[in-house]
Amino acid sequence: MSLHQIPNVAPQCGDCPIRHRAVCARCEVDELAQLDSIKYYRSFDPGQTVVWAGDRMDFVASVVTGVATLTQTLEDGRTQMVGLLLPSDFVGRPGRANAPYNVTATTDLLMCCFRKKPFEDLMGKTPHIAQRLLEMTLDELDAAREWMLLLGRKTAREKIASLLAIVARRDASLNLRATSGRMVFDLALTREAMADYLGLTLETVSRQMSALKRDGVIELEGKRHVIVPDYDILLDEAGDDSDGGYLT
Amino acid sequence: MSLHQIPNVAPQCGDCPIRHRAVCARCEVDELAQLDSIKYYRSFDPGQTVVWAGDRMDFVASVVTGVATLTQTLEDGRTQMVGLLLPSDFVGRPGRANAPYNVTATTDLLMCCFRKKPFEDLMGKTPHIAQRLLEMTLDELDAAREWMLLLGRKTAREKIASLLAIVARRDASLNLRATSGRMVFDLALTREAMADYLGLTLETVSRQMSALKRDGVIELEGKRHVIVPDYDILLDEAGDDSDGGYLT
DNA sequence: CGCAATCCTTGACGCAGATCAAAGATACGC
DNA sequence: GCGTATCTTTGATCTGCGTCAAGGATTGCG
Repeated sequence: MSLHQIPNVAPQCGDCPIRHRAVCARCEVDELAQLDSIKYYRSFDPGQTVVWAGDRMDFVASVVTGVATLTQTLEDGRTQMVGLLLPSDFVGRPGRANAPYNVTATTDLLMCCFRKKPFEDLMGKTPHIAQRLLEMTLDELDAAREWMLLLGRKTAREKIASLLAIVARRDASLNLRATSGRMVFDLALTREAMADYLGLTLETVSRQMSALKRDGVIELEGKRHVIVPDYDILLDEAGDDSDGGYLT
Repeated sequence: MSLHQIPNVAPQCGDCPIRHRAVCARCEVDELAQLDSIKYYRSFDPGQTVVWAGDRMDFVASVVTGVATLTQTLEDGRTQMVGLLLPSDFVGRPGRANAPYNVTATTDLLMCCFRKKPFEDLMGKTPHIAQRLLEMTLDELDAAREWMLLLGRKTAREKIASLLAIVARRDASLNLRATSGRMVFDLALTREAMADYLGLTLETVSRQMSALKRDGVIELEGKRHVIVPDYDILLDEAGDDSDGGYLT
């Protein structure tokens, strides 16, 4: 099963430059109009926090452009990223008042927000939006559980390869390019953010990136621009039989 | 926020000896009758598999008695447990045909199953059941993400303490006992199963159990019967500021 | 341009937990 | 009661990754 596919069949959501995976997948035009009336845009700078864990969150949103992260921390500062939000990803929990995690922009970030109350009302009136939400939540649950396998059982090298494969795949998907052969993308994460996602230290991330480069699995231009000569080889390094089609 | 609370306000579901967290929380009597008409019971022996990952799964179910696990594996056999199913827990995915994980009984297990198609139909007609499902899925997502923090950032000792705290808490909740002070429960998991849940080896689990015993955090009678003299001390060992109220 | 702030890389070393190995408990069938 | 199978404990050793430390690259700002 391939998760987190971006549906290409949806009409665009009003004037949004992307298709919201969340709400548009099966929207009819009149519903889009209703969504239009409750939406607004917010932009954030790199490093800026969208919401803090525990804070009231009175909107749900889709990422339009940029990258954001969901993180949790222990009291002593150890932190674990539990989700990565790329364009078209949804964030927010209808029916819940407070944010459970920190949401932070790692690049310039534009979000399309919907006021929560009216959004919930719309959900109540249009069952397939509610159903779409359930589907999305199940996707995220699958993604989280795949990530548990990665965190619990994969080696550092496999973890890095898995992350690169996922980002490469998502990037290709967004730009309607093939997910095979040579792939090129920008990795909008610092080594530290990668480490927090993978349950490693930034030094280990750096070393394994160097190792993958030395072994010809990837090439690097600068720190963040990644070239994957052969996606299948990368998948193989990820130690995963699935095609790595999970995320959030 | 405390997750996976068992609602004590629900009417019982037909003749089930437990209250199904999934479907009963807000059920009205006539809906219970409808549920009654599509339900049936299945029992499993320890070690028996309920469904294999990838197999068609034409029911959803609640655990009535016993314990089951959800596991994922890599090709080379490394396995990671991604969920633990205790009495009242729900398993199954409305709207999805196949099981994403292996579901295996670890004790004698009794499940109350609902045929999926009629269950989905009922969901479609009773919005609050759909909403309940979304809530449950969000709970599971929270649990999975808490577990990501554990897998990525906690030490072996903290992992063990976290697991014990969770099981103790759930056990107390099921038996309507307090979650504080002295607590006693049976741990229906082998050392290996614990290891698979925590991303450790069974030897490390055994050693850390011995260490917690030596340090007076727990007492053991036999291998599986656990006595926690002081729950707060255990929580402290778990390195967690929350009260550990997550699971699945 | 020079300086400071970030971010990244690399090396040396140590340790938590994995691996390998052996033996002790416990339960069950005959 | 004895033999066998399963589960658990404990010890010895190894190793992948963390920790500590130093220095390089890049960017932005005076």
